[in-house]
Amino acid sequence: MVSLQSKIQEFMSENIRVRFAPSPTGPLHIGGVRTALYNYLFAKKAGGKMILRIEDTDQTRFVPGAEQYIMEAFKWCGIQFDEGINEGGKYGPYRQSERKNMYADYVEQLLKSGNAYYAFDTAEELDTYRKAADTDKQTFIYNTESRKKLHNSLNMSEADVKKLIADGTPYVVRFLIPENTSVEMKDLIRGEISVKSETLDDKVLYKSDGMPTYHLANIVDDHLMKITHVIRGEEWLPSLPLHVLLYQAFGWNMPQFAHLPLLLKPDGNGKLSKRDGDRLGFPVFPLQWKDPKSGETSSGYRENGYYPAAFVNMLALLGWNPGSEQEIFSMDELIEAFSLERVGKSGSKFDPEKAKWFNHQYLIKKTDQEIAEEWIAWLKSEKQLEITADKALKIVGLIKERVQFVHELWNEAIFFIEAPESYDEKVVKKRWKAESPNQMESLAQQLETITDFTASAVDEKVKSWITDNELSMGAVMNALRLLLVGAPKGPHLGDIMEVIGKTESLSRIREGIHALQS
RNA sequence: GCUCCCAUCGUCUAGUCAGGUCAGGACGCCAGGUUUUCAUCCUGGUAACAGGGGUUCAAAUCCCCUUGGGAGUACCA
Repeated sequence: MVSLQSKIQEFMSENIRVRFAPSPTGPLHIGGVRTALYNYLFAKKAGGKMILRIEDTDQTRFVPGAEQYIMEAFKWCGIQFDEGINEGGKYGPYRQSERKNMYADYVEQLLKSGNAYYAFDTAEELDTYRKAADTDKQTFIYNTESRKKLHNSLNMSEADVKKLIADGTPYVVRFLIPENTSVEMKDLIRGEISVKSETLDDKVLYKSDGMPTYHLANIVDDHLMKITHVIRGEEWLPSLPLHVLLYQAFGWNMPQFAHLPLLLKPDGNGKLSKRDGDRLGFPVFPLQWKDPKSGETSSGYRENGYYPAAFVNMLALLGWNPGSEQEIFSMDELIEAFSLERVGKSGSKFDPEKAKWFNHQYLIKKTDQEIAEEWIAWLKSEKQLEITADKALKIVGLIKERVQFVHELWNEAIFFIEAPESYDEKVVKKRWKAESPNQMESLAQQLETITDFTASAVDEKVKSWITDNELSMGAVMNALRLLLVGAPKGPHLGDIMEVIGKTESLSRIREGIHALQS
């Protein structure tokens, strides 16, 4: 039995439509990934649709490869779009440059209804006004007051306007902010917001190159694509009044808005930027990116060894919390738990340490088998080294707890693969005594008698030898570790010897004795 | 400067909307325990309601001011 109420709810939620609308000007910042993630979680939870729209209205900022980067990044993260430049959909095209001719009609509509006007001020002129205002510690804004003295259709006869346009004079179309009103807005995260219209400026809607600006294209497309919820970064909050006014001018229903708090630098203040990553040594991009112009490479979470699930999990908890003490969430669990009400209002400083911790959690959750396979692949590509699956499995089982990333296994496992090339001086000083060479040789002879060289057999032999000779465990084991490992680290010695085998163990002991003699 | 937003441990945060548990958890850090070393692990500890005023029997929680922080202020998104 399905109740009417749940049917209504189902009907409503099927119509939930959200979009992520990046500009293809470079790699996607992790803040952008988080915004997309929240959109995705919100949509999936509601059974709605997630749309990818490319906002490429600024032809001068186009960066080759950026679009591909964005899609690859989301694929890696496990964020799937229902509609977009790749997926298609009945509200396309999903690239604004391909919608170019659709915007002119809407501009015309605004012009006719008196909500917009032509402006002929050149970029240079405006620049001069801004600079002049700046020296007076003022801000130049194109608004109620200043527009009366500027070069626009509000101050001209219709005939003059027509002539200028006919002559090919470059112009833009500006939105006419209404005078003396208060714009009332509602944000799902912040609540009611109110702004006086005279503090707003007459933003350009249509550029002289025939392309719409973000503001116009965004409203038109969100309307045409039937977007129900606009979830975007807080940097857009100051333009919300304009957008609200635009919807009103068109006479359209507004989507609901949610402005997400920003991701901040780990230290100091300010928005997280690419520079911070370089400076503090952590990636700010999901994937590695090579700038086609400068050739400069920026590191990515994927290339740094993060698991996509760990990355997504970490990002989700930065600004949102489930209200419980659970910290590890699969994508499905995130979808289930997510709600906009539990998104915080204040910015979050990004903590690289916690990011690593998340990866560690995901790593130790995997089976030894899975990690071993990843490590074998890593060894092959990074070290041109092949080891058997059996050996890799054993090593991984012994040391996985100590690493946060697969690539870190190497440092913890090198002694399983190579004999020590040097011996830690501090340990030599503390643990290598005059009697050590004879003791170790005697122990080696004992180990030589073991036929089945397993960890337990080795342990047993070593222990009985220590007891028989009335020696201390600490002194013997540490000296032995010095010969086998070369440093005061690593797992249980019996395990190490089993993995490297009898021949190698004995050879290391004897070579070590020899090396430490001189 | 102006407009808007925000404010709990070093960091992420619970608690704020419907005032009333020693302000809870996690990361980090420190100490102890386990161990043949290191790491893990276990136990414990460190540490916060920005300040001031109000309202109230009672304020982290509601109101105001101050301070601090952030964003925006383009023919960029």
